[in-house]
Amino acid sequence: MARTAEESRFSLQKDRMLRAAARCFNQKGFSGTSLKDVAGQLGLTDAALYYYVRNKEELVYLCYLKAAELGRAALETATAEGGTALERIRRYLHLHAEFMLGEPGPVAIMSEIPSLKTEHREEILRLSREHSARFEALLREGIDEGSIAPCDVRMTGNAIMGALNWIPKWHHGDPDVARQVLASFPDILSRGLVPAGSR
Amino acid sequence: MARTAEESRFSLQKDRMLRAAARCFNQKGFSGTSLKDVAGQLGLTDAALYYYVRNKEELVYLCYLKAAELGRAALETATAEGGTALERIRRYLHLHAEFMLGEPGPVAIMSEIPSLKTEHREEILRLSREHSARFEALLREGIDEGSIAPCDVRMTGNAIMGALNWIPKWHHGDPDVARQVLASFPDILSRGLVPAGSR
DNA sequence: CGATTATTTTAATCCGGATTAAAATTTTTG
DNA sequence: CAAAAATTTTAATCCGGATTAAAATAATCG
Repeated sequence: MARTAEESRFSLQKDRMLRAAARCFNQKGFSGTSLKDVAGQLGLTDAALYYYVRNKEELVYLCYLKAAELGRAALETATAEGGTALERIRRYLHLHAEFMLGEPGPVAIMSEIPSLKTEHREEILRLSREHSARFEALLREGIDEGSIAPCDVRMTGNAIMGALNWIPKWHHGDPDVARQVLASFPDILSRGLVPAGSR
Repeated sequence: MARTAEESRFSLQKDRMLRAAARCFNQKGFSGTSLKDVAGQLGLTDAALYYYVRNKEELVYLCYLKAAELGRAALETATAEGGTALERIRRYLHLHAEFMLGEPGPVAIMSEIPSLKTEHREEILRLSREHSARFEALLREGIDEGSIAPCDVRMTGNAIMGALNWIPKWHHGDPDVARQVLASFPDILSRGLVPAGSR
């Protein structure tokens, strides 16, 4: 039996749905997008969405979950290859910027976290904290090995994350701009980390 | 007649209202806050808000307008005193962070811009662009005078703004953290700007 | 104080979008 | 192909929160 095929048909549609939702939430804001808007992009009726998702809240939640996962994956990929902590961070900056420039990026702003149901909200916040913690650990590692200048890792992490996460606010899909971002952000965000001596 | 007194009574209430609204939008998200929530904080009925504002859209708009104005004022104050461009930028970083840590800051995220009416949306976006432009001009000035290392001013400005504007996302009112931010952000965000020679 | 203006409340209305249930259609499977 | 499962639609319902109008209360002024 085509178990995998069935599975994937459902999952693929669901994924299309999430991407459509992310696009809408970004363009029109959360309160500004109706389920009809999202369904429209898929050539479906609003009611059809309920086959994939319990309600609108779950739709946002899944978008946020996916954004969190993509961020996590970027950090993991960047650190997997080795090199100094500074080098790994620079790879991460590039990967994360890349993801923020893409489709689901905008939803990463996660402005509607407060209106998620408690359980979902806590999960998203937990994932977010875990991500920050991993990044800060990487900074600490760099400081220990000397590839990064001593600093307040918490605050430095927050600053860098902010710069990355803010990208969707001013990037509106122009591929030229996207290229500029990828070319400049790793430098901009890591230059301040380099110890005074090793310039 | 006590024209000024009347004026100020109205304005003061209106200002209280905006602060209450900002607090709500931040804590509960835009779609999550009803006019009743905002009115409740003021000991009023929801209908009373309509004496001060045409509708909910105008309420958000005014919050955004105020946030934009505070940002503008921070930059103006910081640049008024003179010094090298780098020094002025560092003063600005401190002032802007200070404002982001305060009451109306959180609304500065401005996630509901898409659902503003065209006229309001365009005004807010214009103010935002003007602010960026002024900051970039300051960067350019620093590069010319040599207090700042050559860089892509557009991207550098975006990165710094992002780091600042993201503050409300992770700052939740703890005054200790606020102190840490003010102590570290100007350094963190300006260290990367300093030319390699003048460390 | 009486009158006028400012502010707020009460009590409806209104409305769009979320949600649901049942029916119709399409796809899969044996 | 027929039956079963999966997917989507149609057609209501439902509901909370925005908005409004008129009335009530409070403040101010001459």
